[in-house]
Amino acid sequence: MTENDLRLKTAEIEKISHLDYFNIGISVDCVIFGYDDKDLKVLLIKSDLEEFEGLYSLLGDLVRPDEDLDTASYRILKERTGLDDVYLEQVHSFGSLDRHPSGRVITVAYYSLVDIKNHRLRVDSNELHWHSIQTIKNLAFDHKLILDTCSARLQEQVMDYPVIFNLLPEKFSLRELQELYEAILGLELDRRNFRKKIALKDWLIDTEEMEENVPHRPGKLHKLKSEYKKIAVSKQGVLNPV
Amino acid sequence: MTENDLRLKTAEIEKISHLDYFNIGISVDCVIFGYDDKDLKVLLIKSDLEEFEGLYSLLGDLVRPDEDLDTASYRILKERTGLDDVYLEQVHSFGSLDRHPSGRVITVAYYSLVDIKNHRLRVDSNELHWHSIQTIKNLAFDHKLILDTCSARLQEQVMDYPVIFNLLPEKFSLRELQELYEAILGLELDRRNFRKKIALKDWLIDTEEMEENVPHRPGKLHKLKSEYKKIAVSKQGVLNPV
DNA sequence: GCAAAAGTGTTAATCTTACACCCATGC
DNA sequence: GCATGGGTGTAAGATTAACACTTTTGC
Repeated sequence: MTENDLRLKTAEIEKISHLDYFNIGISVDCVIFGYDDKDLKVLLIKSDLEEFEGLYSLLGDLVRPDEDLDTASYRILKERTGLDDVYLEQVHSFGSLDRHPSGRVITVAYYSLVDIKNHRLRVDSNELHWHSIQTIKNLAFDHKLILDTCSARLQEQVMDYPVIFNLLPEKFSLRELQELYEAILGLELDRRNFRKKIALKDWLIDTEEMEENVPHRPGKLHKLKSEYKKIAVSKQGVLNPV
Repeated sequence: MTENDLRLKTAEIEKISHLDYFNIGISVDCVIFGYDDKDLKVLLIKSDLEEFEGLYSLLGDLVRPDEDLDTASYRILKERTGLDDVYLEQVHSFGSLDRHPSGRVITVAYYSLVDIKNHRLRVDSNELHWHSIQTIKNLAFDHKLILDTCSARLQEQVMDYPVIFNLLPEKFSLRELQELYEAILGLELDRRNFRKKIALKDWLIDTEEMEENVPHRPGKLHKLKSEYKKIAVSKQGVLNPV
């Protein structure tokens, strides 16, 4: 069930009928970022609303009466990607009167970082597809605005917090990491300065392994120190300062 | 009408009855910061809920079906303080299942910066009072968490964006400005370095006036350049980068 | 004249940027 | 042996931090 689909099951309506003076819908929308082919991508679904014929939208759903916001976005992510150990962070809420053609729906936007190559990820089914951030001109609802807001937030956080490792496989080379930074920041980085800066942050462990199957000299593989993994998402368990 | 008061007028229920499958309440809460007596303060009201006997809460209200989130928080601010030209910024949304004792209410938190001394501000009536941030141990609902989240956001923004001038009268001395920074950041700053840094940002105009009625050598009065005033609040009109 | 804050520069330390060469591997 | 990226250090420039004395005013 997506934000596009406003029906709620009868049982759920019963359970919350004592609150019938509450009449604004609330949803979460997830900007699910992935990284592949040296390109930052976002997971989109074809909109099934007439109003948005031919447009794609973010993955979202109404918040259920018995789940909190973080739980709702985790649920969407789990349902859509099969992953349940991903990075998720609330970014901003959007509540324009006309943002949803079927009625008043306020949405809380999250961004999420997943490893596209992760074998547990089942995406090809459904109508889900990864889209290059660069090429996205227009989305259903106000989802382009939401995407841009989340992209900006990601850019702000990327140099200060060890978040983007969630976009990479567990072990990666420094070249891969640098290319990812470049894709997110939209600029080229000096290799020596980049490596110095990363070394200074002390986020990584040098595994003793080397890249394989590269058509050039293989680089060392690194991984994120375990204390930086799975940084908490909610304000109850606030983002780790590093 | 505050978040504490969940009743909606009948006319409003009628208008939105076609959305009766939406059953979660949505409110906004405003962390209204002020500055007085070298101390950062927040505007609170005594909670009228039994559950929170003796506790204070932030100013908030349910979002009306015909207003967007920014409008709702402006309305609350206007109603409560009489001011309508204040700085307002959305910070985070909170949606724990048990955060409101009367039912499911998700709230969008804003912070706001106002000049306490502004003569238009009528606060003494009602049960509104300014409380020193330092001394607040516990608030109704999850409002202490909301306050802490907004204080942290304010701290993050204060050195990068010209926001805190909204806490000061139009004309102020550099000493007053430095004391305000110190109150927000919770640390002492070197006067010479502070003045150098502020000069570098080029936010201020040197009025030709001097402080009056100070028991020491008067300082020059400065004011914020007009292009930095009233920085926009919503994601539709995003925060000015400076 | 004393108390209080205004106003103002220099130096050292740190961080950031720019930049070039040899090395290991696959083909 | 050639193409590709791996791996490494240094010097100049920019930013930040530490620090003290003279001046102006109110009382």
